[in-house]
Amino acid sequence: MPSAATRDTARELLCIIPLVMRTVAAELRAAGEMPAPAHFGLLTILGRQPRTLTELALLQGVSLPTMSNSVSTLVQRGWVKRSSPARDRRVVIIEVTPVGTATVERVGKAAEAHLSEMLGNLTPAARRRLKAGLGVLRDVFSDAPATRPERAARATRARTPA
Amino acid sequence: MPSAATRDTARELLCIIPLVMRTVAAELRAAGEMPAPAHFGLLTILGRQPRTLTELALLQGVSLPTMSNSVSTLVQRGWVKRSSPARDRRVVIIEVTPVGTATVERVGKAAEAHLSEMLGNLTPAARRRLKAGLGVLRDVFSDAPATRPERAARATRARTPA
DNA sequence: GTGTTACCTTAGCGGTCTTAACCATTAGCG
DNA sequence: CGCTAATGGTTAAGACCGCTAAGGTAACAC
Repeated sequence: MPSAATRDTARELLCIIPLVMRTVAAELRAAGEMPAPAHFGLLTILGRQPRTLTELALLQGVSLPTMSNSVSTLVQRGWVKRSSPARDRRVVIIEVTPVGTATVERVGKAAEAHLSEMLGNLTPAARRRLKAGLGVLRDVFSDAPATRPERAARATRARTPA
Repeated sequence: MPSAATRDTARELLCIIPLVMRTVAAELRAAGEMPAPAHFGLLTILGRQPRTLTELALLQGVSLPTMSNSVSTLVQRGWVKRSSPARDRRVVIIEVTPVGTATVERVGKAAEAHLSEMLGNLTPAARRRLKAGLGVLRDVFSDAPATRPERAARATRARTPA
Protein backbone atom coordinates (compact mmCIF):
# COMPACT_ATOMS: atom_id res chain seq x y z
CA MET A 1 0.00 0.00 0.00
CA PRO A 2 1.69 3.17 -1.20
CA SER A 3 1.83 6.15 1.10
CA ALA A 4 -0.14 9.25 0.32
CA ALA A 5 3.09 11.12 -0.32
CA THR A 6 4.17 8.56 -2.88
CA ARG A 7 0.86 8.67 -4.65
CA ASP A 8 1.06 12.42 -4.69
CA THR A 9 4.43 12.30 -6.37
CA ALA A 10 3.12 9.78 -8.87
CA ARG A 11 0.30 12.11 -9.76
CA GLU A 12 2.75 14.95 -10.24
CA LEU A 13 4.77 12.78 -12.57
CA LEU A 14 1.70 11.87 -14.53
CA CYS A 15 0.81 15.48 -15.17
CA ILE A 16 4.16 17.11 -15.60
CA ILE A 17 6.20 14.68 -17.62
CA PRO A 18 4.10 14.86 -20.78
CA LEU A 19 4.28 18.62 -20.57
CA VAL A 20 8.04 18.58 -20.35
CA MET A 21 8.22 15.94 -23.03
CA ARG A 22 6.39 18.13 -25.48
CA THR A 23 8.80 20.94 -24.89
CA VAL A 24 11.82 18.72 -25.22
CA ALA A 25 10.46 17.29 -28.43
CA ALA A 26 9.82 20.77 -29.74
CA GLU A 27 13.37 21.80 -28.91
CA LEU A 28 14.75 18.87 -30.75
CA ARG A 29 12.47 19.52 -33.67
CA ALA A 30 13.48 23.15 -33.77
CA ALA A 31 17.14 22.31 -33.37
CA GLY A 32 17.56 21.61 -37.03
CA GLU A 33 17.48 18.22 -38.62
CA MET A 34 15.23 16.81 -36.00
CA PRO A 35 16.56 13.56 -34.69
CA ALA A 36 13.30 12.77 -33.04
CA PRO A 37 13.35 12.57 -29.24
CA ALA A 38 13.71 8.83 -29.27
CA HIS A 39 16.55 8.94 -31.75
CA PHE A 40 18.56 11.26 -29.63
CA GLY A 41 18.85 8.91 -26.72
CA LEU A 42 19.54 6.07 -29.07
CA LEU A 43 22.44 7.80 -30.74
CA THR A 44 23.79 8.79 -27.37
CA ILE A 45 23.78 5.21 -26.18
CA LEU A 46 25.39 3.97 -29.35
CA GLY A 47 28.02 6.65 -29.03
CA ARG A 48 29.37 4.79 -26.05
CA GLN A 49 29.52 1.41 -27.74
CA PRO A 50 27.85 -0.68 -30.44
CA ARG A 51 24.88 -2.76 -29.36
CA THR A 52 22.57 -5.46 -30.60
CA LEU A 53 18.99 -4.67 -31.36
CA THR A 54 17.72 -6.55 -28.35
CA GLU A 55 20.06 -4.73 -26.02
CA LEU A 56 18.87 -1.42 -27.36
CA ALA A 57 15.23 -2.35 -26.97
CA LEU A 58 15.85 -3.38 -23.41
CA LEU A 59 17.81 -0.27 -22.56
CA GLN A 60 15.19 2.02 -23.96
CA GLY A 61 12.28 0.02 -22.71
CA VAL A 62 10.60 -0.45 -26.05
CA SER A 63 9.53 -3.49 -28.00
CA LEU A 64 11.79 -5.15 -30.51
CA PRO A 65 9.77 -4.10 -33.54
CA THR A 66 9.81 -0.50 -32.38
CA MET A 67 13.54 -0.58 -32.05
CA SER A 68 13.91 -2.27 -35.39
CA ASN A 69 11.92 0.50 -37.03
CA SER A 70 13.73 3.27 -35.24
CA VAL A 71 17.03 1.82 -36.29
CA SER A 72 15.79 1.56 -39.84
CA THR A 73 15.06 5.26 -40.04
CA LEU A 74 18.39 6.01 -38.42
CA VAL A 75 20.07 3.86 -41.05
CA GLN A 76 18.19 5.65 -43.79
CA ARG A 77 19.59 8.92 -42.57
CA GLY A 78 23.07 7.53 -42.52
CA TRP A 79 23.51 7.94 -38.79
CA VAL A 80 23.98 4.29 -37.87
CA LYS A 81 25.02 1.11 -39.60
CA ARG A 82 23.72 -2.44 -39.24
CA SER A 83 26.05 -5.40 -39.44
CA SER A 84 25.87 -9.09 -38.70
CA PRO A 85 28.81 -10.78 -37.07
CA ALA A 86 29.92 -13.92 -38.86
CA ARG A 87 29.75 -15.72 -35.52
CA ASP A 88 25.99 -15.64 -35.32
CA ARG A 89 24.21 -14.30 -38.32
CA ARG A 90 20.95 -13.94 -36.47
CA VAL A 91 22.07 -10.97 -34.47
CA VAL A 92 22.48 -7.47 -35.74
CA ILE A 93 25.03 -5.08 -34.37
CA ILE A 94 24.22 -1.40 -34.59
CA GLU A 95 27.04 1.13 -34.74
CA VAL A 96 27.07 4.89 -35.11
CA THR A 97 28.61 6.34 -38.23
CA PRO A 98 30.82 9.42 -38.13
CA VAL A 99 27.93 11.38 -39.58
CA GLY A 100 25.73 10.17 -36.78
CA THR A 101 28.22 11.22 -34.16
CA ALA A 102 28.54 14.63 -35.69
CA THR A 103 24.79 15.02 -35.91
CA VAL A 104 24.03 14.11 -32.35
CA GLU A 105 26.80 16.42 -31.29
CA ARG A 106 25.48 19.35 -33.23
CA VAL A 107 21.81 18.86 -32.51
CA GLY A 108 22.50 18.17 -28.89
CA LYS A 109 24.31 21.44 -28.55
CA ALA A 110 21.50 23.36 -30.19
CA ALA A 111 18.84 21.74 -28.04
CA GLU A 112 20.90 22.27 -24.93
CA ALA A 113 21.26 25.91 -25.80
CA HIS A 114 17.51 26.33 -26.12
CA LEU A 115 16.79 24.46 -22.96
CA SER A 116 19.45 26.37 -21.15
CA GLU A 117 17.63 29.55 -21.95
CA MET A 118 14.70 28.37 -19.89
CA LEU A 119 16.89 26.86 -17.23
CA GLY A 120 19.07 29.91 -17.08
CA ASN A 121 16.47 31.84 -15.14
CA LEU A 122 16.54 29.39 -12.30
CA THR A 123 18.28 30.22 -9.10
CA PRO A 124 21.31 28.04 -8.49
CA ALA A 125 19.41 26.35 -5.69
CA ALA A 126 16.47 25.53 -7.95
CA ARG A 127 18.78 24.24 -10.60
CA ARG A 128 20.42 22.00 -8.08
CA ARG A 129 17.05 20.69 -6.96
CA LEU A 130 16.16 19.99 -10.54
CA LYS A 131 19.33 18.11 -11.15
CA ALA A 132 18.87 16.06 -8.02
CA GLY A 133 15.35 15.21 -9.07
CA LEU A 134 16.51 14.16 -12.51
CA GLY A 135 19.07 11.92 -10.90
CA VAL A 136 16.36 10.17 -8.98
CA LEU A 137 14.30 9.80 -12.12
CA ARG A 138 17.21 8.23 -13.88
CA ASP A 139 17.76 5.76 -11.09
CA VAL A 140 14.13 4.79 -11.03
CA PHE A 141 13.43 4.56 -14.73
CA SER A 142 16.75 3.89 -16.32
CA ASP A 143 16.23 0.18 -16.71
CA ALA A 144 13.05 -0.73 -14.99
CA PRO A 145 10.69 -2.17 -17.56
CA ALA A 146 9.51 -4.14 -14.59
CA THR A 147 5.92 -3.08 -14.70
CA ARG A 148 5.30 -5.04 -17.86
CA PRO A 149 5.92 -8.69 -17.09
CA GLU A 150 5.30 -9.59 -20.74
CA ARG A 151 8.43 -7.79 -21.68
CA ALA A 152 10.56 -10.20 -19.76
CA ALA A 153 8.31 -13.07 -20.69
CA ARG A 154 8.75 -12.43 -24.34
CA ALA A 155 12.46 -12.73 -23.97
CA THR A 156 12.09 -16.33 -22.95
CA ARG A 157 9.39 -16.86 -25.56
CA ALA A 158 6.88 -18.19 -23.07
CA ARG A 159 4.28 -19.51 -25.41
CA THR A 160 0.92 -20.03 -23.82
CA PRO A 161 -0.01 -23.52 -24.96
CA ALA A 162 -3.00 -22.50 -27.07
CA MET B 1 25.84 32.28 -22.40
CA PRO B 2 24.60 29.37 -20.34
CA SER B 3 26.84 28.02 -17.65
CA ALA B 4 28.32 24.57 -17.94
CA ALA B 5 26.13 23.40 -15.07
CA THR B 6 23.01 24.56 -16.85
CA ARG B 7 23.99 22.86 -20.07
CA ASP B 8 24.71 19.74 -18.15
CA THR B 9 21.25 19.76 -16.66
CA ALA B 10 19.76 20.39 -20.08
CA ARG B 11 21.53 17.33 -21.41
CA GLU B 12 20.20 15.27 -18.54
CA LEU B 13 16.72 16.42 -19.36
CA LEU B 14 17.18 15.55 -22.99
CA CYS B 15 18.15 11.99 -22.20
CA ILE B 16 15.97 11.16 -19.24
CA ILE B 17 12.63 12.69 -20.00
CA PRO B 18 11.85 10.53 -23.02
CA LEU B 19 12.69 7.49 -20.98
CA VAL B 20 10.35 8.49 -18.21
CA MET B 21 7.72 9.47 -20.72
CA ARG B 22 7.67 6.02 -22.23
CA THR B 23 7.14 4.47 -18.84
CA VAL B 24 4.40 6.87 -17.93
CA ALA B 25 2.69 6.24 -21.23
CA ALA B 26 2.97 2.52 -20.68
CA GLU B 27 1.42 2.86 -17.23
CA LEU B 28 -1.48 4.76 -18.60
CA ARG B 29 -1.89 2.29 -21.41
CA ALA B 30 -1.80 -0.60 -19.02
CA ALA B 31 -4.15 1.12 -16.65
CA GLY B 32 -7.17 0.04 -18.62
CA GLU B 33 -9.04 2.24 -21.02
CA MET B 34 -5.98 4.20 -21.87
CA PRO B 35 -6.68 7.86 -21.86
CA ALA B 36 -3.52 8.53 -23.77
CA PRO B 37 -0.85 10.50 -21.93
CA ALA B 38 -1.94 13.77 -23.41
CA HIS B 39 -5.56 13.16 -22.53
CA PHE B 40 -4.85 12.67 -18.90
CA GLY B 41 -3.50 16.13 -18.29
CA LEU B 42 -6.27 17.57 -20.35
CA LEU B 43 -8.99 15.94 -18.33
CA THR B 44 -7.27 16.99 -15.15
CA ILE B 45 -7.22 20.61 -16.22
CA LEU B 46 -10.83 20.50 -17.29
CA GLY B 47 -11.74 18.94 -13.99
CA ARG B 48 -10.92 22.24 -12.36
CA GLN B 49 -12.99 24.36 -14.71
CA PRO B 50 -14.26 24.48 -18.28
CA ARG B 51 -11.99 26.11 -20.81
CA THR B 52 -11.95 27.32 -24.35
CA LEU B 53 -9.96 25.50 -26.93
CA THR B 54 -7.39 28.24 -27.20
CA GLU B 55 -6.86 28.31 -23.47
CA LEU B 56 -6.30 24.60 -23.45
CA ALA B 57 -3.81 24.77 -26.29
CA LEU B 58 -1.91 27.48 -24.49
CA LEU B 59 -1.92 25.65 -21.17
CA GLN B 60 -0.70 22.44 -22.71
CA GLY B 61 1.71 24.08 -25.07
CA VAL B 62 0.35 22.53 -28.23
CA SER B 63 -0.99 23.98 -31.44
CA LEU B 64 -4.65 24.72 -31.88
CA PRO B 65 -5.25 21.97 -34.42
CA THR B 66 -3.65 19.46 -32.14
CA MET B 67 -5.90 20.49 -29.30
CA SER B 68 -8.92 20.44 -31.55
CA ASN B 69 -8.14 16.88 -32.52
CA SER B 70 -7.47 15.77 -28.98
CA VAL B 71 -10.75 17.24 -27.85
CA SER B 72 -12.50 15.48 -30.71
CA THR B 73 -11.32 12.09 -29.60
CA LEU B 74 -12.22 12.95 -26.02
CA VAL B 75 -15.70 13.89 -27.19
CA GLN B 76 -15.99 10.66 -29.12
CA ARG B 77 -15.34 8.75 -25.94
CA GLY B 78 -17.90 10.75 -24.09
CA TRP B 79 -15.44 12.25 -21.66
CA VAL B 80 -15.90 15.90 -22.54
CA LYS B 81 -18.54 18.02 -24.20
CA ARG B 82 -18.22 20.93 -26.60
CA SER B 83 -20.57 23.89 -26.43
CA SER B 84 -20.73 27.35 -27.90
CA PRO B 85 -21.90 30.20 -25.73
CA ALA B 86 -24.59 32.34 -27.33
CA ARG B 87 -22.48 35.38 -26.50
CA ASP B 88 -19.83 34.60 -29.04
CA ARG B 89 -20.51 31.68 -31.26
CA ARG B 90 -16.93 31.53 -32.47
CA VAL B 91 -15.58 30.13 -29.26
CA VAL B 92 -16.01 26.61 -28.03
CA ILE B 93 -16.20 25.76 -24.37
CA ILE B 94 -14.99 22.35 -23.34
CA GLU B 95 -16.41 20.73 -20.23
CA VAL B 96 -15.84 17.37 -18.63
CA THR B 97 -18.76 15.00 -18.46
CA PRO B 98 -19.44 12.90 -15.38
CA VAL B 99 -18.13 9.91 -17.27
CA GLY B 100 -14.94 11.81 -17.98
CA THR B 101 -14.49 12.69 -14.35
CA ALA B 102 -15.02 9.11 -13.29
CA THR B 103 -12.61 7.85 -15.90
CA VAL B 104 -9.77 10.15 -15.04
CA GLU B 105 -10.33 9.31 -11.41
CA ARG B 106 -10.19 5.59 -11.96
CA VAL B 107 -7.36 5.53 -14.46
CA GLY B 108 -5.38 8.01 -12.40
CA LYS B 109 -5.61 5.77 -9.39
CA ALA B 110 -4.48 2.74 -11.35
CA ALA B 111 -1.54 4.53 -12.91
CA GLU B 112 -0.59 6.04 -9.58
CA ALA B 113 -0.61 2.61 -8.05
CA HIS B 114 1.76 1.29 -10.70
CA LEU B 115 4.08 4.23 -10.44
CA SER B 116 3.99 4.08 -6.71
CA GLU B 117 5.36 0.59 -6.91
CA MET B 118 8.49 1.93 -8.50
CA LEU B 119 8.58 5.00 -6.32
CA GLY B 120 7.92 3.03 -3.20
CA ASN B 121 11.46 1.71 -3.11
CA LEU B 122 12.88 5.17 -2.82
CA THR B 123 14.22 6.41 0.45
CA PRO B 124 12.18 9.25 1.87
CA ALA B 125 15.04 11.57 1.09
CA ALA B 126 15.16 10.50 -2.52
CA ARG B 127 11.43 10.87 -2.83
CA ARG B 128 11.68 14.38 -1.47
CA ARG B 129 14.39 15.22 -3.95
CA LEU B 130 12.25 13.87 -6.73
CA LYS B 131 9.28 15.92 -5.66
CA ALA B 132 11.36 19.05 -5.42
CA GLY B 133 12.74 18.45 -8.88
CA LEU B 134 9.28 17.95 -10.29
CA GLY B 135 8.22 21.20 -8.72
CA VAL B 136 11.00 22.98 -10.51
CA LEU B 137 10.05 21.31 -13.75
CA ARG B 138 6.51 22.47 -13.34
CA ASP B 139 7.55 26.03 -12.71
CA VAL B 140 9.79 26.05 -15.73
CA PHE B 141 7.57 24.31 -18.22
CA SER B 142 4.07 24.81 -16.97
CA ASP B 143 3.37 27.76 -19.21
CA ALA B 144 6.56 28.59 -20.87
CA PRO B 145 6.06 28.05 -24.55
CA ALA B 146 8.65 30.76 -24.65
CA THR B 147 10.98 29.05 -27.03
CA ARG B 148 8.52 29.50 -29.81
CA PRO B 149 8.09 33.26 -30.13
CA GLU B 150 5.09 32.81 -32.41
CA ARG B 151 3.15 31.16 -29.65
CA ALA B 152 3.43 34.10 -27.29
CA ALA B 153 3.18 36.56 -30.12
CA ARG B 154 -0.03 35.04 -31.26
CA ALA B 155 -1.56 35.47 -27.83
CA THR B 156 -0.88 39.15 -27.55
CA ARG B 157 -1.65 39.65 -31.17
CA ALA B 158 1.75 41.24 -31.62
CA ARG B 159 1.80 41.37 -35.33
CA THR B 160 5.14 41.86 -36.93
CA PRO B 161 4.45 44.70 -39.35
CA ALA B 162 4.69 42.68 -42.52
C1' DG C 1 -21.74 45.62 -46.69
C1' DT C 2 -16.97 44.89 -47.29
C1' DG C 3 -12.74 43.73 -45.13
C1' DT C 4 -10.16 42.28 -41.30
C1' DT C 5 -9.53 39.60 -37.26
C1' DA C 6 -10.45 35.80 -34.08
C1' DC C 7 -11.51 31.04 -33.31
C1' DC C 8 -11.85 26.59 -34.72
C1' DT C 9 -11.77 22.58 -37.95
C1' DT C 10 -10.11 19.66 -41.76
C1' DA C 11 -6.48 17.57 -44.42
C1' DG C 12 -2.13 15.58 -44.85
C1' DC C 13 2.41 14.25 -43.06
C1' DG C 14 6.00 12.27 -39.92
C1' DG C 15 7.12 10.07 -35.55
C1' DT C 16 6.42 6.66 -31.63
C1' DC C 17 4.56 2.87 -29.87
C1' DT C 18 1.98 -1.73 -29.83
C1' DT C 19 0.70 -6.69 -31.10
C1' DA C 20 0.52 -10.45 -34.40
C1' DA C 21 2.61 -13.00 -37.79
C1' DC C 22 6.62 -14.38 -40.34
C1' DC C 23 11.44 -15.47 -41.75
C1' DA C 24 16.20 -16.89 -40.92
C1' DT C 25 19.78 -18.86 -38.25
C1' DT C 26 21.49 -21.73 -34.69
C1' DA C 27 21.46 -25.45 -31.40
C1' DG C 28 19.99 -29.92 -29.66
C1' DC C 29 18.91 -34.60 -30.12
C1' DG C 30 17.86 -39.09 -31.83
C1' DC D 1 22.46 -36.16 -40.71
C1' DG D 2 17.95 -34.26 -40.43
C1' DC D 3 14.14 -32.57 -37.70
C1' DT D 4 12.49 -29.55 -34.19
C1' DA D 5 12.70 -25.89 -31.08
C1' DA D 6 14.43 -21.67 -29.61
C1' DT D 7 16.47 -17.16 -30.65
C1' DG D 8 16.94 -12.71 -33.08
C1' DG D 9 14.90 -9.57 -36.32
C1' DT D 10 11.64 -7.85 -39.61
C1' DT D 11 7.11 -6.77 -41.75
C1' DA D 12 2.37 -5.47 -41.42
C1' DA D 13 -1.49 -3.20 -39.47
C1' DG D 14 -3.42 -0.08 -36.09
C1' DA D 15 -3.83 3.82 -32.65
C1' DC D 16 -1.97 8.37 -30.80
C1' DC D 17 0.34 12.73 -30.84
C1' DG D 18 2.38 16.44 -32.73
C1' DC D 19 2.96 19.80 -36.66
C1' DT D 20 1.89 23.07 -40.85
C1' DA D 21 -1.18 24.67 -44.33
C1' DA D 22 -5.49 25.72 -45.80
C1' DG D 23 -10.14 26.41 -45.16
C1' DG D 24 -14.75 28.23 -42.96
C1' DT D 25 -17.74 30.93 -39.96
C1' DA D 26 -18.72 34.54 -36.53
C1' DA D 27 -17.83 39.21 -34.77
C1' DC D 28 -16.15 43.77 -35.37
C1' DA D 29 -14.82 48.18 -37.71
C1' DC D 30 -15.42 51.26 -41.11
